[in-house]
Amino acid sequence: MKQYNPSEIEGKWQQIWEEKGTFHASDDKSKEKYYALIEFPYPSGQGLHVGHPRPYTALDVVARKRRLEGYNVLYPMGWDAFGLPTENYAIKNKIHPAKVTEQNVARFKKQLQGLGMSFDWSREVNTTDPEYYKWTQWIFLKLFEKGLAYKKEMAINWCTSCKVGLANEEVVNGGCERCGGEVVRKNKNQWMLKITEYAERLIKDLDLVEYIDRVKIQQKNWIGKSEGMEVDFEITGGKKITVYTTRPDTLFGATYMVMSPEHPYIEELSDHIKNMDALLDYREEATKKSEFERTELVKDKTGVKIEGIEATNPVSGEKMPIFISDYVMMSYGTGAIMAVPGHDTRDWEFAKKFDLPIVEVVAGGNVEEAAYTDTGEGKIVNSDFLNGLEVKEAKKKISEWLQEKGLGNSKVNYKLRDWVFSRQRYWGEPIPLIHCDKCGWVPVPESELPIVLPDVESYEPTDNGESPLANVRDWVETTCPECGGMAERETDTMPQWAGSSWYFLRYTDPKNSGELASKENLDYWLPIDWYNGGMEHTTLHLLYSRFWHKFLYDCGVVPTAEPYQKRTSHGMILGENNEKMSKSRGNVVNPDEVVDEFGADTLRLYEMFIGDFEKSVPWSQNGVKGCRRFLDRVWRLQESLKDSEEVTENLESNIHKTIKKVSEDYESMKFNTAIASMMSLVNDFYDNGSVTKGDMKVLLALLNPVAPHITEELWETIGFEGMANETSWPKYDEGKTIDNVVEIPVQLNGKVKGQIVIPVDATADMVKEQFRNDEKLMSLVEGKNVVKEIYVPGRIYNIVVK
RNA sequence: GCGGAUGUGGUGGAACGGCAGACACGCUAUCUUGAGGGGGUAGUGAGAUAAUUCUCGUGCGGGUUCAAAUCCCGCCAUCCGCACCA
Repeated sequence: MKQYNPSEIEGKWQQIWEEKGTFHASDDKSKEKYYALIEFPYPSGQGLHVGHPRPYTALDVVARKRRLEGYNVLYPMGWDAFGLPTENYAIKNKIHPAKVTEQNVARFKKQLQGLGMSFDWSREVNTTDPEYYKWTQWIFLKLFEKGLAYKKEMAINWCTSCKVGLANEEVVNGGCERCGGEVVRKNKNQWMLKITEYAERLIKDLDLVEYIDRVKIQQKNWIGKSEGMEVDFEITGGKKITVYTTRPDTLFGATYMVMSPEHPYIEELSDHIKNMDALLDYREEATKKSEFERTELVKDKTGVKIEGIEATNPVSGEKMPIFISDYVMMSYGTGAIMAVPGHDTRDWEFAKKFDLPIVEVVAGGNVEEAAYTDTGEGKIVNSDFLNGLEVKEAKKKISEWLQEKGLGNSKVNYKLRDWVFSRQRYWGEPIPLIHCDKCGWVPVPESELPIVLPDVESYEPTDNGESPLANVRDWVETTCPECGGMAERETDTMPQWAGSSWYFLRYTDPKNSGELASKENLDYWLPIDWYNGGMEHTTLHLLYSRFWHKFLYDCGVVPTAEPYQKRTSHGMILGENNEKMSKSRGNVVNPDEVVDEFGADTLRLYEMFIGDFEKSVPWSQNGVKGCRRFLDRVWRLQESLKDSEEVTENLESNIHKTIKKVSEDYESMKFNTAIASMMSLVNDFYDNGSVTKGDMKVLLALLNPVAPHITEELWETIGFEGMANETSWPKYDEGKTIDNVVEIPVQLNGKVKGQIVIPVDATADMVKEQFRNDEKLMSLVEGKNVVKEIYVPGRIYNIVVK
């Protein structure tokens, strides 16, 4: 027998699969399809990281299992290659980002191929390919056409010394990551997408799909639907301030108002306001903070009272002071709130700091100690006609009252905000619009797509914050498609999210030049049956792509309302020191090294065995060794191989149990326990002293999805017909997985005192009988008063004594 | 701060209302003509005990139950996301 030498056999099988096109999805639509998808990677300069193969192997296991079950499987791969790091690298090293991308993609691809992933490489896509982003631009034009793209002034991070817009990530402790200079919020006209128009459907349609619970919950909370009221407050000067509240029942407890520092009323009321300077100073300070910082530093509330104006509580008629404070956001609700310090924690903290009155309007707490926010119990007090009502009833009554008087209206609000779609960057899809002084924003005619990124000298943004494209005058200057007059192209590019919002559609028909994908292919392949990705993509990528999909559904382009039927999520792989792997921490493990030393099958096996798939887990080199040891043991089973095609009798029950366990565990992502049960089976094989071909055939089929190379090799060596990837998934006989006789624990007051052996379907009487015949067990209850006996069939027998 | 999650031996984990620690790693002993990450066997939660056996043990504090790692309430700690990183 030869020694197990992965470097020899893995290359061999990878080549055979490649030559035979083993994993190409078929265009034969008569077969049942299965579409498995993992998030395509950003091809970074660092190459593959051991975190990448975790989800890839997991769905590779599913894809390979499905093929053995007879499905036509699509398991594709591509590159999400636009983005900031590539652009920054290009700027620094004066290399075209396309070149950088090409190199990185080549490296990633080589690494992935060495892992034996069953990707259909004939369908590879790349978001930076003009033939691909042609369709990204096309989708944008549809959005524009339907009125879902609009321009709006938005604040961006602006480095005052580099004079560039910065990503949030590039802002470190309020300073610029590159130069340490001051970062301010600067308003810029940006393209926005109206994702909020789909907010309701994005919540509701979660009922149509099988996402793991925490993904659904996180999406719902991110969209943040709340039902409340908009209420008008009269203020000095005859104007009205409209506030949004989810607690109209507490209206009598409103003792002051707070507006966002950016609220336009501050200008509009300047005639009445006596402390404009202080307000504007405060606004400027607030401008420097991001929204995150504004909500984060919540413990120490700041604000300024607006002198000269006051509001009137519409129900009590009381006069109320008005403040500005940065804990109120212009982007949520109406940018102004009624403050009810007795029943809102933030308002309470603010009121304590500014020594404002706190009125209790819901009984049940102590509003001097803390805000009482419980809405379950407690009756309304100090509220005139609402007194004595429950919160729920009071809400209803006050809202009817306000609507009757024309003082307020029911309103549904969402925390979700529209999507800022513009980037002042080079390495992204150009936004295919032309601005004409006469005709306004005009879409580029479809026939002119793609608008290809022009070559530029430098990839840095311009001094005034425009994208580098703004410097390419002969590209910018064009004619208006509508009136033929002089016009200019939009120089903003799209965010990286654009290309990743629809890539899964392209895989179904990646070379189509006339449509983003053919109708027949979309009809056949959609929806994606199983999509796995990181939890960190739950609120952005996953939501954005659902939004685009729904939009395309409305346009009649795609056949399903939802893109993904099932969504799961993997945990991160940490360094051996339990910290996140990063270059600076020096704890990065390169999969290439693992493959060189132990083989790709060992890496795959370890990635699946390492722990609970959904949890983050530290890497362990010793753990890798253990997995290699297991594969060595599987390899050496050849030594004790018997020629029989029959399954060994002693092993039969265990083999059926293992088939069942592995089949179920692969489906529910419990890869670690699936592997543990195969390890146990192999231990049994050794204990038995020999195995038959029949035993081996089952083991190899079960193990094939995780360790495809070694199983192909053994399949061939042993002389089974065809290839391991062509066999069919083993079936088990339920009857053979059930033991006739079981040993169950006997408990005394819940503590295990012994065991009895009974037939699996024994009755309670038979168990008692058995118990009485056991002297040792009987001695436990001697002289004691038996209060109760509990027998759970096949599980436990518990005696309660006093 | 808001939203989501996690906490079990020396380590990764298993069990998810019914024998806590499956399966691995590590370690200890031992065998194999053993020389530097080879293979086999036995042991391995902690404390007591000569063994039999007993007691304690799933972040902390309460509760429900015949029975709790698992369900409920309250803490603590850690991780992820927070809209221009991907």
